[in-house]
Amino acid sequence: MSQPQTQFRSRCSIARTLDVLGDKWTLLVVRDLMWHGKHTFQELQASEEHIAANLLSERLKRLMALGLVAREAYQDRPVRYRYALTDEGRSLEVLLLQIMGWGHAHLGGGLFDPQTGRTVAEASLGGPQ
Amino acid sequence: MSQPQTQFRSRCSIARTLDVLGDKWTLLVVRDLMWHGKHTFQELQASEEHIAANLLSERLKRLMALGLVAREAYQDRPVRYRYALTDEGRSLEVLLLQIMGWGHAHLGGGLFDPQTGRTVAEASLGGPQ
DNA sequence: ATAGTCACTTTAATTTTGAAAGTGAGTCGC
DNA sequence: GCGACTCACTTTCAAAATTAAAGTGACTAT
Repeated sequence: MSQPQTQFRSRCSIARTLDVLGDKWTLLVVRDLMWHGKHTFQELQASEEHIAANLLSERLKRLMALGLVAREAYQDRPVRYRYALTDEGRSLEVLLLQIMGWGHAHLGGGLFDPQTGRTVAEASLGGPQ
Repeated sequence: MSQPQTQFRSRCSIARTLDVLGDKWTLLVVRDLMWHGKHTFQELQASEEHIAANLLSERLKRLMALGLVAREAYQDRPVRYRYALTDEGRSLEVLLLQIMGWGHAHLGGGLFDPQTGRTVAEASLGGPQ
């Protein structure tokens, strides 16, 4: 039981990161925990993109298994949890900023400023030029 | 036919980037085009991670539709193509470097130096600590 | 008691993926 | 000319992931 449980496709760091974060939802959950003050299951589920409950549940489990997210009960009877990034989870911020920058420059998405908590540039309506 | 053909889930730049690049294979194709001198269908298919031919075909189409990759025939009868990143495609290098850095630090993957074309740090065998 | 909240889990249809085999246009060896 | 081979895909089909919706269990509020 003390063996590493995660098997990777290859030794490549990019492939390993994609094994773990390479889907359409995981980083959006991280984004909401990181910048948008969403910490309960309900808040995370209510984001703009509307992740399905089963996927959110599964993604939170994965992120917890990876040590990127931790939860604590904020209430007993019934138990309710608050999810938060760990220090390791917070290390994803640079990655998120880079992805946001690229999406802004190339796909016309909005630009959020974590310092002020405000959207600095509006998204364009269409897709890429 | 001049309408933007890509529909995004939301205005968020991160969500848009994930709409387009958020899967387990696309960025590996970009990696191979960017750094590993793989430019034919066959070379791309033969990478360490063994992408299936149908997925490679579909991913190349998507990357071309996005203007990140272009191909040119390097031979007629039969026509054979060489795929290469466009300038816009090359703009993904910083992203790739960031992802590699994170995967190295947190998942024990290898570190590749694009300047020298060499692996600077070996991957560890197991998963994350 | 009845309705509502929250954090999920279950179910079932649809979509995506993955592995393998197949296709078409040609080249090579003999 | 014939069979074997290469390359760049496409097709097929089973398995896995996603989606939307409904259901569950433990409570709280009226």
